[in-house]
Amino acid sequence: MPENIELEKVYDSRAVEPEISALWEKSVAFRSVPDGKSHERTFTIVMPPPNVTGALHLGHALNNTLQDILIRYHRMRGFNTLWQPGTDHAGIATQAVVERRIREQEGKTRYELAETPEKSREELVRRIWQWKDEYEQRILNQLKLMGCSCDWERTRFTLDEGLSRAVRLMFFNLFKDGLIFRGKRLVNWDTQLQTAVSDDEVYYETVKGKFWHFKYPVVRQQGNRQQATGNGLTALSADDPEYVIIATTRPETMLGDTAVAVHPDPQGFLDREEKQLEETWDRLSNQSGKEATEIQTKLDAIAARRESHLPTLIKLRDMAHAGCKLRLPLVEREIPLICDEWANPMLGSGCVKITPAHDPNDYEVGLRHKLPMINVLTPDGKVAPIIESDLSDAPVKAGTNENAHSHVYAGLVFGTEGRQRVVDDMKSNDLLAHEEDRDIELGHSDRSKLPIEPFLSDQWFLSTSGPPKSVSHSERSEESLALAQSAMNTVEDGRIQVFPSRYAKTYLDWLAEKRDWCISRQLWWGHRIPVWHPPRLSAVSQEEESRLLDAAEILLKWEKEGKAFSRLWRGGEIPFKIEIASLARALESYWCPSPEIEHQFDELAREYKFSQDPDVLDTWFSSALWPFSTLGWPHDTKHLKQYYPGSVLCTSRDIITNWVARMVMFGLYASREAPFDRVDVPFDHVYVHPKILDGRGETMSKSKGNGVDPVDIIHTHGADALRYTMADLTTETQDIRMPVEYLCPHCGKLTEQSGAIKAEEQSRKSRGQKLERKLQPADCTRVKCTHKECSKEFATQWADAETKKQLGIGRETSEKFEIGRNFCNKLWNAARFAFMNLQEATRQQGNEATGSSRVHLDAPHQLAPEDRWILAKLSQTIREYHQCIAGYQFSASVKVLREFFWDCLCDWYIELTKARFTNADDPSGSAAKRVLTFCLDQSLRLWHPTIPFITERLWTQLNTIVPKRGFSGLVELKSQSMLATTEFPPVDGYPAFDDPEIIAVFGELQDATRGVRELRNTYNVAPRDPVNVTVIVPAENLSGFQAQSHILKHMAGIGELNVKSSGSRPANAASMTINTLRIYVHDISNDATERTRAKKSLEALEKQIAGKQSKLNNEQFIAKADAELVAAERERFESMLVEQANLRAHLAELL
RNA sequence: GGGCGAUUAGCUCAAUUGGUCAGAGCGCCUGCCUUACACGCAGGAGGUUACAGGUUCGAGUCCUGUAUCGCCCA
Repeated sequence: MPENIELEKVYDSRAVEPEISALWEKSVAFRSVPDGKSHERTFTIVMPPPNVTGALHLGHALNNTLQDILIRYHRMRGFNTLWQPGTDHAGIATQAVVERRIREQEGKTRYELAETPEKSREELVRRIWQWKDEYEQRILNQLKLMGCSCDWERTRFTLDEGLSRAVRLMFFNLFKDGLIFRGKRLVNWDTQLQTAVSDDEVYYETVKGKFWHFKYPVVRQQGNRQQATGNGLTALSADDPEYVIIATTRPETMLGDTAVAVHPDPQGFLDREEKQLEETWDRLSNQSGKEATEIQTKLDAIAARRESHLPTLIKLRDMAHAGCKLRLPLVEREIPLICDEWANPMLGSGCVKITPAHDPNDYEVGLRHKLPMINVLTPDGKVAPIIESDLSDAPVKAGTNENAHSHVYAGLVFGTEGRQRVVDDMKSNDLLAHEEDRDIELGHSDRSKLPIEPFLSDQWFLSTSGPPKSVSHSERSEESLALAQSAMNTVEDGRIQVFPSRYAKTYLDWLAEKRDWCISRQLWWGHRIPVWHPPRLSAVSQEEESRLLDAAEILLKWEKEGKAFSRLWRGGEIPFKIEIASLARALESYWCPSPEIEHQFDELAREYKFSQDPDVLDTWFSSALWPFSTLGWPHDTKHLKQYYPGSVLCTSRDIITNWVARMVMFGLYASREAPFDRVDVPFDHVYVHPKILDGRGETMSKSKGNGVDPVDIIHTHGADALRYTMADLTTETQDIRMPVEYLCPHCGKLTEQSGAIKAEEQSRKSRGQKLERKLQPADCTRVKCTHKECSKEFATQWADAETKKQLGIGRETSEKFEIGRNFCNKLWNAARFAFMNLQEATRQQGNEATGSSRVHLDAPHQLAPEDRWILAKLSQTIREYHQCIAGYQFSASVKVLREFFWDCLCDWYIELTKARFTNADDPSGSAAKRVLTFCLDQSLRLWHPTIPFITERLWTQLNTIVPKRGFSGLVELKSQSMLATTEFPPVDGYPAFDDPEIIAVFGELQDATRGVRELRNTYNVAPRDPVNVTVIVPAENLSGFQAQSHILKHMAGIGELNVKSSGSRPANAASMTINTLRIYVHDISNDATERTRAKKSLEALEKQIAGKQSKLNNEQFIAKADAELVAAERERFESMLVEQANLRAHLAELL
């Protein structure tokens, strides 16, 4: 950079950022180099890997800005640092977007991509890799544009070979230890994607539906009755009801009904409900309010029920006890009437149909009563031919044990055709009692937007509470296998600290449930579950069977050597591991090979036609390994040694459970073995930052499509402005609401995004389109500029390439980033001012002279008061900043630095030094330059972690103009050519500069200055016109004030300044009393105005005095409050009295 | 239903363990293109800290209840 070129007048981020990025890249300053430094001097952050579903939004910008601040701060403090970057494959989310695109563009499902299912799978995966390559690139580029100082050479992806190997090994170890088992669970099934989706991928929406009331005939067979009496139960009588009526919103599921339930104590239930309502009534203060009406309505309903339903329900309850059976219509299956508390006597008929395989509540009932679970849904959302299975039987599969009656329905679309057909048939059989309209809360898949079907299927689970007793497991201790408990301990005993601390509760509460973790996903994109099973013996020829026995022998040998482990095929609900007693049993099992014999096993599997489990692992499985798999685990690498455990994990609160807890469980589990040398947590701190919300208060997310691209902000405001604003908004308790606007590419004006969405909703309605859900930004692909004179359309980021080209892109932005941009400009210009003056000095005195420390300083007292003041402020600021960062208080950290730089350095110090610079005779000018240079140097260092680009750029310039800085003899500064690796200001600040006295004195001068300014403004004195001022100071302060009065004179635009210990009001002077000072600004006011003003001030002051006096007269206060506080209050009171006397004297002059 | 949090200036948010007159940014009003910066400077207006009780010498802060909103879990 040419050294004498003046900086541009306005900071241009677009010119500076690429240049600085190149500088960093060239220097490889962010590369991690293990040097054996202790854990205390090593600082590691593993980036929560953004997923490759889409580009980053502002939530990621926040997350990564904060991480970068921390990593840069520690790097400058001399820590050995590693910021480990990478991306995550995000199984379901990524597969869903790619599948959706294929469907939209080619009209194909994932099964139709090639001739065979296996080839289709390969093809889909190939296409997702393409998607991944594109987005990974884009994401990494976004991070780089934001200035993230990651070790880019170590970038990882969760499906990388090394990380996949880590997954295989982890799975094997857990399998070996008996923690992984197979079980049956009711899952949320997405019939389009044909996979289970997690609870948090389901959203609920109210839809219009119906309540159908069906009649199920009671079976009246003689045999049945006798059997019942034979068991000692009451015989059924002739007046028993002929039908039991049940109500359902989902008639098609009745094909899978295996019972009807009635409450075991309907009378007791109603009594309890009534009592509770009456108690609430009694507690109610206003017994005529809205709430009271509601209670009354409920009480009435209970009374009505007693009459209309109770007798029948009691009778049905007795019938249930007697073993009564019902005939399930259409399928003609006998099902029991059972007693269960799930049946609510207040709802419907009081009886409820039980479909264990299709409803979570019914499932629980099914488990309690050991009911058969009949699956009537095919994975692709059709009615299945019915088979009956129960929990003791392994995979639920359609196709065997078919019921002839179900054939009519098989193949119909479940919720629509199937439903219609069932209702029609019930009607024609005269079994439909009646139907009513009803609003239903229906779960929808966030991925496909279709209704979720509860679906009973086989899944792999990880036990977090340790292996069950029935399992013989490895030599590991019980404690080490209780994953959840060990993870809880780390937070409870402080090995992991959570910031803010309240989030520790979220973590602990979730882990305390010790739920089994379902780790299988019916997807094609991800780590395929490393489990195989041999062909079923029943399905192979005799010849093949004898061949398979050879395979079995090899398997058993491997097991003996600890290279492969098995679980029995029909594992069922309870996990267990058996001693292999025979070759046949080896062939009836699932096998998990150690990665060590991966290739041999593959060969064996191929040769003997073993099938690999088709499912993939939950993405969080590989994410949970991220803190050490990225460091090379299971290999014993230098990186793993030095950088594990990480220092802090920065994340937002919604994944404390999904991710943080699992990382801790896996970290502890894995570190019990080599290559680790001790059991360790994956990170010392967990810092939970706020979430970025859109204009409607909803979390920004990739799948919602309400994300704002940080690159848009970088484009309009600059990366530093983005970062500054992010840090500034990061407080401890509040989420960040970020309404955005589109920047019109035609006229450059802004159009509100929420307005654009409303307009689009209106337009769709007027076109007669029905809105199922409220629109998201992603639904607006083209937007019309709201400024009348423009009114042109432009494309949003969601539009296709053609539209974008045609209309131009409206980037998203928010005025909030102006905070950051404005600051950057201020910093830039303050530096520009400094450089101009320092450069002038260089020119006059020659490079050599300025290049060294000319001012030798033994003590700060040799400096002017303002010099001492700004240095004292600087020292204080440095300490405060360190404290903020240590407590993850980012907003406060920005505030502290901003106050120093803008309010102290710019508004006061630089303004003051102008006088010293312009006066060539002033010998203090060179000291001022040195102080200013020092402050600028320190400010750039302090600001660098937050706004790295601009500070790095200015640093280069500073180095050119004043290569050597500091005060020889007092404070020596070490600096590097690159700011990013330059020493950070010390944790304790600069004690040599600390000076509480000067801070107090300067504060008084500031008050006086503000007083004069206020008077000038009140009386409309033009800023350029000098005023003459008299200041009356107490005699004891006179000389001190006089020595510093140049500050007041210069800062308040004073022509003539008289400082006296006594004197009366000059003619027509406006006046003001500040503490012990009285200020007169000559010739701008008159007596009447002054009288009014003075009276008003006196009144206000006396009010305060009265308050203070009563406080000090209060004996309790004197006795109980801190002595220091009382003294301070007294002092304050005294000074108020002085001020009062002052003001009174002044008023007397005016009378 | 359980848990966590929020409610402070027109808006977005601060206020360290209870302790001066509750602060900042944006916006607003007045005046300034003062040779670093109008992305700026000087000054100003604006708050019964959601509501009702309580503890305390003293409450935005602690406790109880009410209202509204948000998030997490079931």
